[in-house]
Amino acid sequence: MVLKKRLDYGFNGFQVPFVPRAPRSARRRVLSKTVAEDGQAFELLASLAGKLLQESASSSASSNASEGNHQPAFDKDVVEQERQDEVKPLEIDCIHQGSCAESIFMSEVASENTSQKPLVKVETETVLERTSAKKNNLECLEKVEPDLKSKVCNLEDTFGHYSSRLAQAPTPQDFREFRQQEAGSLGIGVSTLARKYSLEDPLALCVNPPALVDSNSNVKSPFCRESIPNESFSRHGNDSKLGFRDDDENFLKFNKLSTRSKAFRPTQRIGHRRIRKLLTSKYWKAALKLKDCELSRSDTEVRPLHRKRKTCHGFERYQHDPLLKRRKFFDRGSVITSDGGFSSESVCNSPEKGIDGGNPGSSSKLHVSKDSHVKFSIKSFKIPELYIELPETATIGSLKRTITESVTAILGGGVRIGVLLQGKKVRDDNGTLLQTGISCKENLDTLGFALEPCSLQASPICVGDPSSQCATSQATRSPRTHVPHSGISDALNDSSQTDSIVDKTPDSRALVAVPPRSTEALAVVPVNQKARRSQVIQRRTRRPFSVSEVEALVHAVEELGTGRWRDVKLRAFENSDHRTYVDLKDKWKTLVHTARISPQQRRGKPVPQELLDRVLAAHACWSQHQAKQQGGTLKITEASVGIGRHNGEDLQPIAMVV
DNA sequence: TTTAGGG
DNA sequence: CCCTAAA
Repeated sequence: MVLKKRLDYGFNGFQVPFVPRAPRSARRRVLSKTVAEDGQAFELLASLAGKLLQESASSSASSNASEGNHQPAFDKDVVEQERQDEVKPLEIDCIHQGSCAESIFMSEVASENTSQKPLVKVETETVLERTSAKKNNLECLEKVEPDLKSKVCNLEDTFGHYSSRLAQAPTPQDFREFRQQEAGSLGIGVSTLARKYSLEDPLALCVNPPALVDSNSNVKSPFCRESIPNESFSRHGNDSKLGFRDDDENFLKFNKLSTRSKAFRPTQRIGHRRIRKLLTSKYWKAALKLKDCELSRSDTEVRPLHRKRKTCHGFERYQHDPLLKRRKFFDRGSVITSDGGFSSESVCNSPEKGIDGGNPGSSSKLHVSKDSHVKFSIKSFKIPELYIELPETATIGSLKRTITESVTAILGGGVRIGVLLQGKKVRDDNGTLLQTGISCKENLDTLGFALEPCSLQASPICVGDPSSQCATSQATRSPRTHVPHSGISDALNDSSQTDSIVDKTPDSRALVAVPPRSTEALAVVPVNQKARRSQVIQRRTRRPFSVSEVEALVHAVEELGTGRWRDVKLRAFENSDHRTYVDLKDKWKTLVHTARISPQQRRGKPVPQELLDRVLAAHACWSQHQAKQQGGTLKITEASVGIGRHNGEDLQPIAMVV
């Protein structure tokens, strides 16, 4: 194909080939993605998680009022310390929200001075709940540190300017010049102009820009404190700015293997992270208490899945869908629970004593009713241990984030339910309860359930009956259902959820809890998993373009035109893995639209009028350009001859129509 | 895979 | 942002 392209561009000058497109045929409107069948235990878990989110969200609302007053288990000093000297503005996790932090403690943090990377063992007791506190970091920040946020914004702007200066972004006058040249029909290509504004040494941006090293500022770039592979840095500075938002992203960026679109698929990311997480998971222990009345409650609105454009749709989905699924789940009558409480308190305070001691599984009760139905009361699930390795210099925030990612990675990868009877795993999925001995009250206290990672990497057992195995894959069946709010899904999307499971470093301990699958399972599982894996695709988190990003985009389009999004991507967003060329194209589309409507009609964070003007100018210019091309005769300016792909990527061929 | 457009 | 026809 390279050859073909070369022909396209090389022959007959460097004209951009115009390819008339056939009219888009009417597309089949296929109902996309059948909603997964219900049933399976994971739905139960998912619904519980959703419940946790709800509870936690509401409780956080109240706790927000007294900012900084509730930091139950976390050492306040530590937290304060972090806030003071380690501030990563948008990552200040809402420590005031929820009680998630309560159960997270570090046991071995400062144990070895010599160890550069102390092993942090994390009790994951309520780690599920942790997900809730990550909600909308921005909003959270706003509440907690309003000043800080404004500082960040200022920094962004400052930095944006700085970077644009570095990049010698054309001013509106410059682009007018560009247009005049074209309008003048003098045959002067824009190549020279393009060359003039071609980006300078990208490394320049890695040097601490003034704003970042301002000693008076609380905000420091976490990246400039360390040696950073310079070449990875963006040329446009927009990424630098993004670095403020999400250092995970940058960690990825600096270590990424691929810059291509493939990397955009979260599930395909096997990241090489700076933070190595060791997940030596046994079981997940999530204290859960189920309740009939809760599960069948109808006072909560249940909405069908539909896309909500605004207002943190992710969270909303997450809020509602578990209920939906929960209902489906129980409508099927797969599981009957006995009475029990289900609330955030019951979850948090569930003592769990004695469970860790002997019974490896969850605590559960078992009732046998007269009609030979076995009722389960699942108080808790055992959650596998998480081993997380972080450098000493890692922040508490990053620790939390890491834990969150680990947990969500496992959740995202799928969770199975393990059944343990008398401490032994029950592997025969085909056996009946009666046969297994779960129907006798004698086994009351020895029955346990465990959450087990069920990702592909975790080599799940999944023995036997396909319908009952891998309940976990429910997570993958209705992907959007279980995507939490933006914060968490950020972690999901951006920080290679899989690498916490698959850590290929030698000293890592992979998930070892789950024994290798039986041969019997081998024949069955792959098919099912493959089928289900296709539905694991999640909607990406919405990530509004920053001003500097828009600037970069406009700049690139001014140079490259509106039909070469891949080049735009490569040039201006190469280091922004989360921006695909489709994204850029889409953004341009909306920019054009935004520029055309009146300012009053515009929503979202305002784009500087100057940029919008440039958008319109460039769009008009290139549209005209295309139209002329379409017209037929095309002349290539002398300026563009010889500058083409043959000479590399830096300067793209720009053909001028006269 | 990339482009182009509709949703 | 997603989806997808077409190239």
